[in-house]
Amino acid sequence: MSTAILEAPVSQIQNVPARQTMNSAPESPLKKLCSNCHLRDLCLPAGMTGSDMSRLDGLMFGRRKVKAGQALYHEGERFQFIYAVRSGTFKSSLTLVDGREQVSGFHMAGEQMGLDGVAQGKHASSATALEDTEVCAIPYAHLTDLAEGNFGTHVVSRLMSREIVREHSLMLLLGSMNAEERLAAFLLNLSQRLKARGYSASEFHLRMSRAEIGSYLGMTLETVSRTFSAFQQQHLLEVDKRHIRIIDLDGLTRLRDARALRDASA
Amino acid sequence: MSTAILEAPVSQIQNVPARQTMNSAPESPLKKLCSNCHLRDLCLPAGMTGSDMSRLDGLMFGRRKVKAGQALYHEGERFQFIYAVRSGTFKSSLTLVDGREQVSGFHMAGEQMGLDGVAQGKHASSATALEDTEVCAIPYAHLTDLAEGNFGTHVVSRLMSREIVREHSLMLLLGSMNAEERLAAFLLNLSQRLKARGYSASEFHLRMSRAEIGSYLGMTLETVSRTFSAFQQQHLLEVDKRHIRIIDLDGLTRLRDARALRDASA
DNA sequence: CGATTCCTTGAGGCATCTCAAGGCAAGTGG
DNA sequence: CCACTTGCCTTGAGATGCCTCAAGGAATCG
Repeated sequence: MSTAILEAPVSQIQNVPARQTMNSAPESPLKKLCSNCHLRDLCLPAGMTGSDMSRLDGLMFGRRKVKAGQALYHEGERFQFIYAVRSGTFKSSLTLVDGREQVSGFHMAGEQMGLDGVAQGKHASSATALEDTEVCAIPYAHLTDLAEGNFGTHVVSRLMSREIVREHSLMLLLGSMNAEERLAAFLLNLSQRLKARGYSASEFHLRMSRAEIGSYLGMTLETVSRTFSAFQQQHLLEVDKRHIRIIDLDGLTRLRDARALRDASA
Repeated sequence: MSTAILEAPVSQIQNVPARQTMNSAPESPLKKLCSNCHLRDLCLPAGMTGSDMSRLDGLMFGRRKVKAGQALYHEGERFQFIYAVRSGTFKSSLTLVDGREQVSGFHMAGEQMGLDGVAQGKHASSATALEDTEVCAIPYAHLTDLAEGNFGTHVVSRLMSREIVREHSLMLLLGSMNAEERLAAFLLNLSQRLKARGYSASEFHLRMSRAEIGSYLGMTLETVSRTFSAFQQQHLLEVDKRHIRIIDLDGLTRLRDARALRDASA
């Protein structure tokens, strides 16, 4: 069974906030300012003015490390924090009635998780670290309490709206693309996000398994694997297990958009 | 060509707010209070306390009628309003590169549209009336300006989070259900929403075409049609064009959950 | 070293798509 | 008032893309 990791006791996973509050120094190493963060242009503070930025700094978010395979939060757990990824990669997933998991997203540095919990006050999905990670825990209540003027509103709302738009495009992918188009779209999306973070856009290491990619893209792990092989044969990629080198970015892009362009000319 | 309607000039569609401001009476028939609205338990004010409710009443949202086939807003248009459906049915859709449309949702009385516009300040999808409709136009800026305490934040955020959760379940449907399960899920969802609005849960009229259902559910219109026929043969439904009568609600529910239950026992 | 996990590849089957034809209802014009 | 068009739906037949089942290899771990 591969579920052992998912069943790690909640108490063990959630003991980190306590540790933070025990740090006596007012400016603990675990609480840092957004304005100093190397992710400030990608994360919450993106596009913020000076006054909003200092307000954000006033919140002093706590940090928390999550080891590979451990959960940051579980579906159904009480919603208190929004999390911003500092380092490493997470997956979000839902557990279906039958126990299978459906992956609903992958999250890397500067991206936020947990926004789906606002509606019900409980997390609607689980977040699991795919490698050793660090996050900022942002108390949702602080963010809303801080809604003098329209600071908090805008931060949260913009993040959420972005999430809605992201899910739109995933629906689009699931609803109207075939296996090759889906995997191409996935890889191009990864590539672009890595590039925005200063990593190579053409060569990277996948943090997730074929099964997780398949779940996310709505196909079986075998089809993911076969499609990787097909891309390799078409000289679009070099694939070695989870190491990916994009050889023909344009070709991959054309492939992703192939159906659209073909149909448009019809 | 069937696109004539979609190409109706924007200016024509958007002249209603002007009409509203020309009504001189402070309590114009086009501006009504949320607290009096027959949809108050389903719409924005759902679950609100007295003070929040009166704050909401202070906003006095304008109304606007949209005829069948006309757009309420278009993808890319400047985002100013959130809309709450008062009567009738809308579809939300994205236009793909090739001109095809991808339907991303259907909206009925008490439901909100337009939240995907917050992220970019532009609408990320279009909303088109499937029959003659009426909406409340809620200026987004008013909602956020009004964020003293945490009133506005909560309203908008809860709506958005709900939207995220809704899209989760659609992704799940698109990623892991077959044609019969998808259509069953769709019909059961409609049935439930109609019931919540005081209509019959077992007999209703579809406002959308087979093609629109297919686009929403990620299948072709032919498969939608065939699946309707199959349901009829299984004595789950009676189908006459767009008129649907659910004969066996439990059977339909079992069918929707079939895969999950089967796999769970495995 | 055996057990386990993850990945790849093959073969066959099936669900869904594609293409095509025809029916029905409503609207339109002669 | 009838012929014709148009939009929407249904159904069939054939093609195909993806899934399922199965086997085996490679890397990792205790």
